[in-house]
Order: sequence, then structure tokens, then C-alpha cells
Amino acid sequence: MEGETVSTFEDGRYTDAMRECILQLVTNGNVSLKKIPIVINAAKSLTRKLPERIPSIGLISSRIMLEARLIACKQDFDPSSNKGATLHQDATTKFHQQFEGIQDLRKELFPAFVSDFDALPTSEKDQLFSMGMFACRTHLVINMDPAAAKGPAAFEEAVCSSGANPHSYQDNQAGTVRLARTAASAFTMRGSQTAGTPLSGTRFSGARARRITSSRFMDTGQISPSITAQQQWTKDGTLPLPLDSPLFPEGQSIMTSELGMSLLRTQSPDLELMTKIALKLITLELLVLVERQASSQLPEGKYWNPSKELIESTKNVPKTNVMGERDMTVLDNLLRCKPGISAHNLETTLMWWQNKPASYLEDLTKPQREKLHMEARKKIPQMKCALSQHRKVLKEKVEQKLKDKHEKKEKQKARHINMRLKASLEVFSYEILARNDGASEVPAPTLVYKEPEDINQATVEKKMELKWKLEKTRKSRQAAKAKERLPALVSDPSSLVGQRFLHQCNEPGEPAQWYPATVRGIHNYLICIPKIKSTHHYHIPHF
DNA sequence: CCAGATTAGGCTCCGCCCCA
DNA sequence: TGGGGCGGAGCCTAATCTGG
Repeated sequence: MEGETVSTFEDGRYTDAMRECILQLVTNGNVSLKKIPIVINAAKSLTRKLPERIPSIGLISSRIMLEARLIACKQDFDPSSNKGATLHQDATTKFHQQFEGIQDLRKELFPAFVSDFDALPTSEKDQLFSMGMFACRTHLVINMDPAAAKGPAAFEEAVCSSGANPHSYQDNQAGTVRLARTAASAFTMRGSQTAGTPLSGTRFSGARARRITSSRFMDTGQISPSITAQQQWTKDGTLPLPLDSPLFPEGQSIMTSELGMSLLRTQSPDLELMTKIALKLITLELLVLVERQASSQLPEGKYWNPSKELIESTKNVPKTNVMGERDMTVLDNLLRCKPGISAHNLETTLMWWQNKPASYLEDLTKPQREKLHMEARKKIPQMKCALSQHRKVLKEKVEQKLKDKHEKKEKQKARHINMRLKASLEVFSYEILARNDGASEVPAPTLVYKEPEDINQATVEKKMELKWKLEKTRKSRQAAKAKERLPALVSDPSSLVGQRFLHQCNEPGEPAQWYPATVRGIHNYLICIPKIKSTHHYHIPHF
């Protein structure tokens, strides 16, 4: 009887509508493949209709899901689509290793799906592959953690006579950081060593310094002063962080909390001195970091003044890694629902869940939609081939990793046995075993500070090291910039006028030295520098 | 004949539960 | 705490069916 069943199977295959329905159930509805018939039958009470046929599990997992992936990638590729069309990634890691698989797969998929991919100009190919590779804005904040951990490590090295805090573990982590982490996991609900609250109110100088820098940077970041306040500040030349900074509106000043103020209260001369040393080292580490970031974001940097094309081609790139992090939760939940799901189907489900290719399909015209389904079906053999290749590579990688891990473990075990053997031999040599009575406990390690002048010297050395590092990165940035600008300067020397540069010259018999100078004018391609009397060595200007 | 679909069987992985 | 059994979910492959 007409109206009892819905046609789902035509011309020897399932209709596109049926395919989309199944995909929505699997990806957004979280329905397991086996339970799809149950869900569809349950809907009968509302629709009073049943589909004439429902695809088998095998068909869904081996074909329809692959088609779904191609459709999702097509959406990702389609510049006219504005429906969250990008692959997500965790952009807080510098080299995006977490989702390396997806990036690799992307490279395999574009050639498989984009018609005449090989014919595309190289620049366009590169653009396709490089999209979404931008650094997350939170990089700076995230990277402050390791930088702020390096500071205390250098500090402890500088002040402890043993060269390390004897209360820390035998790893490279500073005792201060270890303490803060342990406290964070102890004092918070479901405490996490990395995400817990920062340690507060401690009398330890390293931790105090860490907390002070944390207040200054993190609290400042949270207040976000108004544009007018920022503009005013750039003109009046005051320091950015004093308590009464014009940057922050009344009542929003940083460091006014009880905790913040207590950190600045003078306690003991020793603690003051130690805190200052630690603060200097930490802030130097942070300066290295901030300069690195600023070099790409300020004028002359590659992200300053991006071209129109770049803005256009990247408008769908996520501005934060929130999506990527949320994907982790989704992945976690999905794995509980579908423990056996394959990595590629997991990724497909994720893309359908987050990018909503279903609504992308709905916005297409009927012929476009049919064409897309047909193209996806046509590409299945190629897809299967690419996926099995990818799977093979991944499997090899995993096996190699396991092998390495096993070898490392074996090595550790051997070392451990050796150490114990050595220790027991020593024990025998001292005949301690014979003396069992009244044996005193091993004394706890004590923290012995270096002599004041040694601390001073060690601190100066550490600071010099960091300053040298800063100088080195500055120099290499300058060199890179100079190299980059050289061709333009050679072709148009007059553009040099007004530029400052370093000039190396020497009096006869004296060692050469660098002097800053400014280009006043260009005559016959000869760079003229006023006020130079001795032999000249001309060098590529540094900017 | 062929593409698409189905089926069966073997296999893996995971969480839960029980028990020693 | 760790091992074993069980069930749920899915993957993969080969053999087979089916309709144009």
C-alpha cells in the first residue's frame, strides 16, 4: 500500500537521502551501526512509514563512511563554503604533532579528490597544504610555562652549593616548580599538576618570584585595557606595570588582591635578595620569549600587515585552539561509545559532527548535491588504497615506537640492577651489614647556599648567558632581514636613504669596530657615510 | 559483465564484573 | 590488584548475490 514504505533503494544502490540519513545517525546521533535499524524502526510510530531497505553494517563502515569523509573534505576545500570549513588541530604545539596524521592524510586526500590536482601550480598546492598552519595566539601564554620553569632552574643552580635543589627529584625540574605542581594537585579538586591553581603564599623565593611574574603577566592579560587607554599609554611613556598604571581603569589595577599585595610585602633581607635574583632570571627568560613573538607580530614581522589574499584564504582558520581541545573531549566520548572504531572513521565522525557537512549539502542545489555524492562514490577505490597505505605507515610507526620503548625499558632495568649491585658491594665494603643495632637513619639532604659572592657571580653568569642568547637571536633576525631585503636595496639603492646601519671601520693599526651610522644620500651607487676619516670597510647594512 | 550490496566468520579492543 | 570471562562495537576479507 502506497505510504507504508519509503523508497530508499533505487537503480541498484541506496539513495543519497538514505546515505545522508544514515550518516547523520552515525555521526551526529551517536547511533552504533548495529542499532541503526532499531532507531529507524522506532521512528515509525511518528512517520507511520518504514524504509524499504536499510544498508548493512559492512556497507556503512566500508563505503558510506568513506564517502562521508570525501564530502567533508570537499566542504573543507570549497572556498564558497563558510560552514566552519577547516580541519581542526591543536595549534598550541609548535609543530602540530598531535594531528600529524590528519595533516598527512590531508596531503593524500587533496590529490585524490581535487580533479587535476597535479596540474595546479605549485604555489596553489603549497597554499592548500599550508593552510591552517598558523601559530595559535595562546602560544605566547602557553610557552611562558616552560620559560618560567627555566628561570627557577637557573636560579637554583646559581644559589645552591650542590648546583641543584637537594629537595627536588632527580630530574631537570626545578624544586620550585615541582613544589608548585605538587601543591596544585594537592589543593584542588581532582587536582592536576599542570592545570591546578598556582601555589600561593609560600615563603620560598623561587615560588614567590614565579607567582609575582604570574600575577603581572596573567592578571594583566585578563584585564585587557581599553584602546583609548592603550593609545594614551603609548604617548605618555610611563612603564606598563606599576600599580597606578594609566593602562588600567580605576579599581582594575593589577596586584591589588590580598595575595598580590602580600607577595610584595618585605619579609626578610635574604628572601628579598633571593626573590630579586629569581625575578631577574625569570623575566629574562620571558623576554627571550616575548621578543621572539614580537618579531613576527610587529612591523617588519611576517604577520604584520598580511596581504588581502592571505586574509581571505585564512578567514576560516580557527582563531583559538578551543575547537581542537574540544575535539579531544568529543574523541574521548566517542571512543567510549564506539571502542572499536578505526582512526579514519573517527576523524570522519568528528568532521561531520563539527563542520556540519550535512547542512553544507542542504545548501547546495539538487544537481550539485547529486554530483557531489556521485564523485564521492567514484573515488572510493582510490580512497581505500590511500587509507590502507596510511594505515600501514602508522602501524609501522607504532611498532617502531613500541620497540624503542621496550629497548629503553630494558636499558633502564640493566642500569638499575648495576646500581643496586654497586650499592650492595659498597655496603659490604663498609661492613655496615654487621652493625644492625642503633643504625641511624639516613639524614635528609640539606640545602646549603653558596657564599654570597659566589651567588653573585653565578647569577651574573646566568644573566650573561641569557643576554647572550637574546643578542644572538636578535642578530640572527637582523641577518635574516638584511638578506631578505638585499635584492630590493640593490635594485633601488635610493631606498637606503634615511636608513640606519652598522658600519665597521678602524684607525690604521687599530682593531676594527662597529659604529652606527645613517645613510644621507646615494651618489653613483656609492654609499656615502659622513664623518668617517679612516680606511673604510663596507658591509651589508643591518636593520 | 560489473558495480554495488550482503553475509559469514574471524579477529581486535574496550569496559564491566567476578574472583582469588 | 590483576587475570579471566563476557558482551558490545567495529574492522576486514572472501564469497556470493543482484539488477542494470
